[in-house]
Amino acid sequence: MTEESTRPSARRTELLEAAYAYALEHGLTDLSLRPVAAAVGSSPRVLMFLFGNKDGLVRALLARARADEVALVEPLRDRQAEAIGLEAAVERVWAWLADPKHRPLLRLWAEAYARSLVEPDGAWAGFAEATVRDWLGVLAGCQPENERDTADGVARRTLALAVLRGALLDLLATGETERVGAAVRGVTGGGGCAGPATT
Amino acid sequence: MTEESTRPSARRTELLEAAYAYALEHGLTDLSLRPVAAAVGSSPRVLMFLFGNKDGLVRALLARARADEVALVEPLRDRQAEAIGLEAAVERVWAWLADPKHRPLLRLWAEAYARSLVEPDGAWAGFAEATVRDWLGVLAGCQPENERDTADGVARRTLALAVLRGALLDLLATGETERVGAAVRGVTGGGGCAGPATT
DNA sequence: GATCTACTGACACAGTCGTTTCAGTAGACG
DNA sequence: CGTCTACTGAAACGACTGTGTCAGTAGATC
Repeated sequence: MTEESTRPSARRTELLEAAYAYALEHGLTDLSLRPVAAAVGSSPRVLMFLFGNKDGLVRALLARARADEVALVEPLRDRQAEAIGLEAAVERVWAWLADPKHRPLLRLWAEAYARSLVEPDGAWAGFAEATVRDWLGVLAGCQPENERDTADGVARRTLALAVLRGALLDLLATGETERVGAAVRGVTGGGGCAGPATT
Repeated sequence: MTEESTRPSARRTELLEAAYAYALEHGLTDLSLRPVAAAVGSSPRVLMFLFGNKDGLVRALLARARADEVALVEPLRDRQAEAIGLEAAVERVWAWLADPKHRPLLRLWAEAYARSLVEPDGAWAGFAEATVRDWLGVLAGCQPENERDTADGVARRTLALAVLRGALLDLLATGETERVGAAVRGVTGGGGCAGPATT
């Protein structure tokens, strides 16, 4: 049997987990097989065998990162999600995004997002657009049903997503949790009418 | 004289301009001297001579990209900027961001931003944080003076920046100008109270 | 003409990249 | 025992990387 496609196996997931930890620290952009192989206690030969390709490894790492995202999304999807409302959903998601524990993952996310914008082929293909669709879907599930399909409803959740991501970009660059958090809180109902208003 | 630091010269800016056009198309991440030299009709030797370094070239390209940004910022800074107000400023900036002509530049911006988050040393150092400060400063200049220094004022312009950047990320990934534009318009006063509200 | 500056071409260096080839080893199963 | 599967080590391939070395050339200035 040729070693073409990736295969699920105990050893594979074990090495993937170790490589994921490495990627969270060093990023995905200039990832190369020899260093990661050394870091996970293996060899380039084995990575090629288990993942078929360097692209295969990167794809697996992206999928692994996505699994961490799903762990966040799940509690919003389940239960009576529509009872939550967009505001509460934004607040919950922001609490997760602002947690310093999740910063490496979010840096990785930003890296993958930007990369997939610049180089729309290869392992990164469609990553950015896929996450937009994902999150818009989740946020839609938090809206009341009568709003969900209106043009206004679409605009509202698009805006909610934009606020979360823009705030995330700010936080990742400056680390100023309070200032950015106050901005997000301001849009979720911190005090009356939201948005940047004129006086 | 040693060829250590970069030098201003006619030939240098000429090649920089050509390299900038190349970078807008191909991105900065996997930029390498030989391809860009071939694209601009030169040689790696000359690029080394004029920019001292590959890092020097990248730094020059980032600075060049920033010059394009300044061209946007300038009209907001000049004149009676404080008379504009945050809402109007957001609308103006968004019109610029949404212009398909500027998309290559904005992709480049996203790339540089993410990269500087992952690899805070080298040519990319501080790029992300610097742009946050820049823009917050510009937006502060658009706020009325009595609001500018209040905690609420800081939160408002932080939010405005977040909306713009989050919307930009969405737009770059999906290209859906209408949906994203409607979201931004919703926060600037498109219709009553902004922000994602519950019903 | 001599000299100096700005720029350039050709080429080599050492290193890293992804990938391949060949040759294994350990364990399960017949 | 033999055989099959899963995994691994060592070494090499050609391509590409940033950078350095040496030798130029065109034009201005004295």
